[in-house]
Formats: sequence, C-alpha cells, structure tokens
Amino acid sequence: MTTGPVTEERPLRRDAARNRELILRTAAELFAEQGLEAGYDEIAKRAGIGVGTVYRRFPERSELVQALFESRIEEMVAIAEEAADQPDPWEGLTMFLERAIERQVADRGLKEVMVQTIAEGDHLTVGRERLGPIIDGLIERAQAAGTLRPDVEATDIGMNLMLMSSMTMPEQPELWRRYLALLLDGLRAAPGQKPLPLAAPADEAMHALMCNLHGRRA
Amino acid sequence: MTTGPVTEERPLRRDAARNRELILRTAAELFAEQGLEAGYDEIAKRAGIGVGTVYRRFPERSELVQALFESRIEEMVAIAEEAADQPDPWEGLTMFLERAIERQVADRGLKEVMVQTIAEGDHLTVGRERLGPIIDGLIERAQAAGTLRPDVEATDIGMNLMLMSSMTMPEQPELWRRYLALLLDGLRAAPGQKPLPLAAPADEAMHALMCNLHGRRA
Amino acid sequence: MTTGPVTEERPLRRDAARNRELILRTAAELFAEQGLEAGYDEIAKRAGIGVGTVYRRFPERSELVQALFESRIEEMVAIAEEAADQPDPWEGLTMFLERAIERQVADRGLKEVMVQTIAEGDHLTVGRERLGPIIDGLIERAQAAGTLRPDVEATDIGMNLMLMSSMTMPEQPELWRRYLALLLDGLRAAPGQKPLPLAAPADEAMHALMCNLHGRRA
Amino acid sequence: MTTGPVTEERPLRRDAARNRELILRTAAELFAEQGLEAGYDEIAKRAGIGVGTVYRRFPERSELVQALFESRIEEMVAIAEEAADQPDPWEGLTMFLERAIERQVADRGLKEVMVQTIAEGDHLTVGRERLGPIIDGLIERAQAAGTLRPDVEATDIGMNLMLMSSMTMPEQPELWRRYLALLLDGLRAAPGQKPLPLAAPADEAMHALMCNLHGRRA
DNA sequence: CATGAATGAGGGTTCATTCAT
DNA sequence: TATGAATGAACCCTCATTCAT
Repeated sequence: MTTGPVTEERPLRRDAARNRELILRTAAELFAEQGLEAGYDEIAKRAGIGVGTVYRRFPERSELVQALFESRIEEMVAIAEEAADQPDPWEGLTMFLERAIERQVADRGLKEVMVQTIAEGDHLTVGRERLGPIIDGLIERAQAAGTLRPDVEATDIGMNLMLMSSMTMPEQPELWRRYLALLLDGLRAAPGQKPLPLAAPADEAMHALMCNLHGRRA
Repeated sequence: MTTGPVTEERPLRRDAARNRELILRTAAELFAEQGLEAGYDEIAKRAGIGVGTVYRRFPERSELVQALFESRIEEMVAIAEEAADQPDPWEGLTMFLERAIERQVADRGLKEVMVQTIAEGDHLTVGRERLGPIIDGLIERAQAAGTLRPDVEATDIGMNLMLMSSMTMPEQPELWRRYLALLLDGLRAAPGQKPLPLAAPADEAMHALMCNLHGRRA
Repeated sequence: MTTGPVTEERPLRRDAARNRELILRTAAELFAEQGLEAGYDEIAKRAGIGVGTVYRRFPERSELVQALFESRIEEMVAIAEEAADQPDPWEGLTMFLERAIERQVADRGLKEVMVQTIAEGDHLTVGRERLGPIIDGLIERAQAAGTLRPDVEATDIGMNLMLMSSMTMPEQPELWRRYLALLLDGLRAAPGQKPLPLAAPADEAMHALMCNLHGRRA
Repeated sequence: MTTGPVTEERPLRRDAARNRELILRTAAELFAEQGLEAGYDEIAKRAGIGVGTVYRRFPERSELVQALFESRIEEMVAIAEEAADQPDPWEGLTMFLERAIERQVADRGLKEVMVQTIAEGDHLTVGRERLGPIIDGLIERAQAAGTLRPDVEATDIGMNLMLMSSMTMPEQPELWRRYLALLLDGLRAAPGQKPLPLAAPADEAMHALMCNLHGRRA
C-alpha cells in the first residue's frame, strides 16, 4: 500500500520516497501514542534520521498530518463502504461505529486527525466529502427500515463516534463497547419516543466543539 | 468559609491564608476560561502576587486542583442532594445530570477538575465518598422504580456526565441537551433490552480514561 | 558608573541589577570582538548565566544594543564636547575625529552601534540629537575660522568617521591615522579649491549606506 | 574565452566545462546583487543545476571567488592600462580611481572580490602582480610630475579605492564622487604638507583589514 | 559526473520550576 | 514568608556541507 496519491509532478527519488514512508510510519506511531503535537525532533530521532529531512519533506505540520490522514481516511471510507454493503441496515450502522471506534481507540493520532478533518474547513474536506455521503446513506437506510430514530443526522453520528473513541483506558481498553451499547439503544427508534431537542449541529459548527474536546488552545 | 479542611499541623498565618484564598479564587476564574493547564505564572500575575507564592502554597498542581475541587464539589453535592429529594426517581436522575452538566459546561475548569477528581485515585476520595453514595441512591431508586436499566452503575453515570459536558461549543452552547436526551433514552429500562456488555469501570479505573479524555501528556 | 539612566518605574532588585550589569559588560566585550550579531546563547555562556536571564532582561536585541549604546554614546558626546572646548577650531575638529575613531577602532560593537544609531530613524535619535548639534558647532567654528572647507557638512564628517574606523587591522592597528591625515588635508580649506560635487547626504540617506557598509541583508 | 588557466592535469569534460561556465556566470550575477556570501544553494537553483555540482566544481568558496576574479581582474587591468596611457599623470590617476570605483560600486560582488584578492596572500597574486605594477606606474608618474604627494604608495591607493567603493547607497548612488573629490584633494601634493604618519601597509598586511571591513567572521 | 536528499550543529525562543534575596 | 529573577531543557527552524543514488 503506497501512502496516498502523490499529487506532485514527478515521483520522489527512491531514497527520498523510502524516507517519506519512514517518516510517515514513525509519525503515525508517535501520533498514536502522544497525539498530533509530537515534535519533529522526536519523530526524527525515532526514525533515525535528521530533523532537516522531516522539515524538507513536510515543511508544514499540516502536510504531514494530511499525508497521514490521506492514508487513514481511505481505511475509514472502506469501513463505511463495507458497512453500507451489509444487508441489514441496523447491522450496517452498528458495524460502522464499531469498526471506526476500534480504529480511533487504537490510535490517538487518528482520532485527532479525524477531529481536524471535521474541524478545519479548508483542505481536509476529503473526509467530509467522501465519508459524509456514505454515512448519510447508512442513516437513511436505517431510518427507512424504521430501526433508527428519524431525527438523527450524520453529524450526530460523527459527534458520538468521537465521544465513544475517547472511552478507553489501558485497564479496560474495550470499555467503549459498553457505552456504545447504551448509545445504540438510545439511537434505536421506539414507539412513543419524543423527538430530540435542538437541531443537529451543522458540519461547520463542529469545529469549535472538536477543538474544545481536545483542549486545543488557539 | 475556609476552603476545606487543612490537613497540616498548625493553621496558616493570616496573610498566608489570605493569599491561599486569593490564589484559589484567581485560579478558579482562570481555569474556568482556559482549563487546568493555565500557567502558574498567569495565576500569579492575575492575582497580583509572585509565582513563588503560588508554588509555595501549592507545590503540586494537583493540590491546587484538589483545593478547588473541595470548594466546588459542595455545589455538586448540593445538586445531587436536591435531585435525590425529587419525588420522581427518574426525574431526580435527569435533574442531576442536567444541572451537573450545566455547571460543567459553564466552567471548563470545573469539568476538568471533576475529571481529575475521579481520576486521581489517592487523596481525592472526598468527591467519591460524598457524591458517590448520593448518585448510588439516585440510581437505586430509579432502578427500583423500573425506569432505569438494572445494570447501570454510578461510574457509568459519571463517565457519561463527563462526556456530555464536552458536548458544547460557542455556536450551540446547549447542544449537549440533544445528546443527553439520546443518552437518557439509552439509560431507560425497556422490555427485551439486552444487558450492557462488559463490567462498569471501577472507580479506580477511571483515571487513565479521564486523562486520555483531555489529552494530558505526563 | 551606572549604565545609563533607568527610565523604568522602580529600580531593579539587587541581584537583577547585578546581572543586568554583567550582561551588559559581557555583551560589550563580545560585541567588541564579534560585532552586534553575537548570539544570546554565547553572551549567557560567557557571563556564566542562563539564556533565559538574558532574554528576561533584554527581550529585544535592540534593547540590549540601546542599553549599551546609551552608556557609550555619552562617552562620544563627552568627547565631542571636549573637542568643542578646544581654543583652536581645527584642533577641535581633529581631536574629535581622532578620539572618536580611537574608540570605534577599539570596539567593533561600538562602530556598529553608531551605524545603527545613525541608521535607524526610530528610538536611537539620541545620538543624532545630541551629537549632531555639537558636530555642527565644530564644523561651523572651523569654517568661520577659514580652516575647514566651506561646503563640508556634519554628515560628511559622520560618514568619514565611519570609514576611518574601518581602517584598522591587528598588524597595524593605528593605520587609520595615516588615512585620517590624508582626509584632514582634503578637508582643509585651500585657495582655488573647487567645491565638492553633489550634495552632502541627508541624515536620513545614511541608513542604506551604513547597512551596506557592514553587509547587512534585510 | 575560457576562464583562466586550469592548473589541473587534464581538461574538463565538455559538459563539466559548460557547467563551470554556467556556475561562474550565475555566481557573478548573484554576487553582484548580494555579495560573496550568497549561498551555493541559490547559485545552483538559479543556474538550474544541483548544489552538488557547484560543490564539486568549487569545493572551496575561495576557488569560485578566485575564478570569478580571474575574469574580472582583466577589466580592472584594462582600466588601469588605459589610465596609464593618459597624457596627464594626474588625470590618469583620477581616471583610474573613477573607473575602478564605478565598476565596484555597480557590483557588490566585484568589490568584495577585490577585497579578497588583495586580502588572501597565497594564490591570488595575479591581481597584485599585474595590477600592482601598473598602479605603481601611475603613482610614480604623478609623483614625478609633482602633483601627487611623494609619500603615497600603491597600497594606499588600493585601500582608498576600497573605501570609496563603499560610499554608495540607492538614494545617492554617486555619492562616492563627493568623497573621491575630498580624497583627491588630500592626495594632491601641496607646499608645506607634512608627510603622512606611519608607513603604508604592506601588501600582506591588508588581509585582516579587508576582512574587518566587511565584517567577516571566520 | 550530476543530482538533490540528508545531515545535524547552531541559533532563536519559551516556560515550568527552583532559589536567592 | 513573599517575591520575581534565574534557570535550562525543550522546542522550533535554517542552512552550509556531505553523500547516496
């Protein structure tokens, strides 16, 4: 698996490409442990290369993040697509949440990347543009089948996905499954259910929340 | 009102005590705005005293946090007690969650303080010891009435309380109400419900999670 | 000799003041050898203190430069005043140039400081405002006496002062005296002299030249 | 015109030679604008070749400088020769200074190249050996005619040439003419003139001075 | 031989914590 | 005891030079 489509002119030299991959792998590892704020110096040290190399390849941190994101988002998209292929709509929604949370729980970096993806309006729309419609499909199908509450929207799923991904800890790494079960029971359509209060947040409105969620400053 | 029982031998000198209160008030204010990571330097500056004084009084940040907690937990306890006085058990549980979330949403510091409180196993039992039993009571009453799922425990409520408190943003500050509604529907006992998977986390197990939740480093 | 008037509110604490002086002395020494671009790290190392201390005291390099300048400019002003007190006008002008060059030759930092002083329009006008009039006086007196060419202006003196200050080298540290003699013969009024071509540069026009002179980039 | 005699064994391969010329042309251009400190990286980029190539061809910056000098010194020599052909000795000296300064003022690189040329005692004798005698001739002729001070030597002319070449700025690019006029009046023999103090610097002694002049570090 | 990627020392700056006054 | 100055590790980033391709 090469890491995302290279949109540049000509392919990198062999050694540069090797280092690029090395940096990505190392950063992914580090980000998984420490989040996206890991320093370039540490990435370089762990990769066994010079800092300059990291800066040369990814002058802006966001480029590194995006490069990682591009390879990871594909996985998420694939998961969503597989979920959409499930014969049973509820099963599909459930499977998507489970698998997506599994990934995010295993990788703190990924979780933050997804947050940014949703958050930053500019160039990371890929996530929204590709993932969004699939999730919409999952929702509509389940609502049409009468198993999902009719007033749930894609952003509701996104927000709860993020939340659930935070429900983990070394001692009980799977704890989130307990709360996902609770959430799913809440999401399931039931007779006599009152509609949810307030409107679902707009895509755009999730930025601040996601930032808040991880205590970002500026 | 002095802020909590001083466990030291002899009482502080008058001016020291004054400074202690001043620091607490200032830190509370700052933490409400910026979270618990606000620098001692800024606390000191805003309080109009030297940094050294803050360090002398609270050599460990956790002590400051704890001291703040001690004054704030009272409010939470009061809320819980009022909730326990509600004639309807479900109403009581609902009210507790609503009011508690309202407080935490309004005060980023408080939310993180609660997180730490639950998190740090050692000396912050105050919260658990006083709040825990009341929440237990709320739960038991609602379970006895058959409105709350039978396998929900106090820590589940705590964890979800924390989560919900994160569901806010400047644009839709009350958004959490939408997700609280979802959660409550999930918490409500229903015929044919499957029991929740996995065990509820132990009090002690919540530390790492809460740390994770806000992306703390060390 | 305290280092210039402290324009701040209250005096520095004793230890801070000691360090301030230490930094100034060290920086002066270093600047004398290496010019104004010596790094804060090196100043700190040589002074035997932490870098942070240097940054605390002089967050902007220009403040450090100015602080050094303030104590040195006094010396230059004093030199000019003493020169102005000489009974013989030509003697006065000569003495000023000699002494000023002596100082600048001995201290590469001072030379660059003078350059900046002349160059930067903003807060280092002290030099121009205090030194300029005295030099004007020296010139006018010598022109009135008929010994100095009538079309020489203060900026001409400044520019040549700078030039002469560059005429030094370890092997013949006093070489500048040879070229000052040449310059003085050129400056002396003589019968049948043609007026100097072009206008003397304006104070403001000297900036770029001074920058050029020491190869500054931006 | 190949650029100077290649002291190596066998001639460069055709493409290597082409690159060599390309580098020289590019460096000359860049040095004219920015001085001799322009980075190899920028030379390479502007020339459209790799940095490595520049380093291979000119492992030492001084070699590049020397190579450039070799092509430029011819022009200076030509100027000097033309000056020596002037019927009037004083006119000749004047013309040499004017033309030489004009060149150096127009090309920051050339000025610094000349500085280094004079400065580096070892292998850049070309300049001295060819230019030196011509200047000696200019001087002797003018001294014989009684128009030039008898104690001026070639190095004095060189030093002042350098100085004058620094007297320029975007706003008044020709300002040096004002100071050259001053210098010439100083150089002119006059009755009752005192001899210049100190000895003229030896060729070898000019190194440090020239370095100083442009604030070089190592 | 040409390339440009890799290197890593070096300079700049901040800030949590300690310590002299 | 209160102060805020001092500390220095840690991070950021650049760029002159080397070296693998």
